[in-house]
Amino acid sequence: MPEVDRIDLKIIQALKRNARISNAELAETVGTSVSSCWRRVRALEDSGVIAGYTVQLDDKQMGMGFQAIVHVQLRRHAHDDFAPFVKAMHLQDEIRACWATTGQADYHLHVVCADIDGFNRFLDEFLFRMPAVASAQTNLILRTLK
Amino acid sequence: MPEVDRIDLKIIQALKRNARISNAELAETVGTSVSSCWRRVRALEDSGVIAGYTVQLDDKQMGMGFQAIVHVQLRRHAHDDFAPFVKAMHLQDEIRACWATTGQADYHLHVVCADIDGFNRFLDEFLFRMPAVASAQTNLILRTLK
DNA sequence: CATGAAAAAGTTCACCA
DNA sequence: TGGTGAACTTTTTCATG
Repeated sequence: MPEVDRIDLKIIQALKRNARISNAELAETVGTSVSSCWRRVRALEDSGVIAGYTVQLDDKQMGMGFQAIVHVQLRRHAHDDFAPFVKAMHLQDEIRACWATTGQADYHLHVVCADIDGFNRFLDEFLFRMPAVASAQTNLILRTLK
Repeated sequence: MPEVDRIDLKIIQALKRNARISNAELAETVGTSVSSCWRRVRALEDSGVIAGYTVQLDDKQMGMGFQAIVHVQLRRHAHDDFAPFVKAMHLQDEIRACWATTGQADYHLHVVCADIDGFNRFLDEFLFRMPAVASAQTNLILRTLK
């Protein structure tokens, strides 16, 4: 289990806000020397606590103004159709997150599309064409608080 | 509306995979000159398509092995309690995402805790103590596909 | 007016006290 | 652990198509 202390947590907080901050500025922010800070970041990367760095995109700026939570039920005994379902989840760009869950739905998807027409195409031409999918319910996202 | 062409999309794809790639390598990957690539990244940042850069953390490595989707209903006419609710969503570290949605639930939360005890504390000591919250249902996350 | 090359400023990362 | 500096990267400037 990798040890993560108070300073490591401060480093993580700062990198969450801006992953492209320079090491000198990061050291200043968390109150440690440049060398020590650099070694800590390295250690967090090596231990796997930091899995990587990514870009935050503004979906609206990219013309992706429609979001929804889709609750999906799979067909029982659809074992042969399951692997293609998993693969498709990964390939489909509109699907931002896919979780297997307890409860009424087997899967919760976070879906991002250009508009309601795009979402309609996503359902008709992709989701309901998957042999593994039995049914799905949609909750539109009105506002993203976080 | 900012123009985003094929090369911009390639840049975005590459930065999604690794936001800390050097500009020279990025230019090589997308097949353009270093200067041109740098100006494109700048333009994507300035236009707001790129909102920022962040770190991807491995929750399990950090001892956060429990995840759930929580469906929250607010009390009607709880107008005075709403602003504190929004603020609390932002402050609470366990809450990774919070969406206002249509349907039975008013809000969908993605929650990450250490274990089921931590989640129990999250519900008892935080969520059910919010005056704005009327009720909540939980779906445990069994597996994250994406 | 956009592009690329190249100089100037700043950053990373291995090494040593 | 903290400081130093060579290698590398970013960002500005300038000449060219």
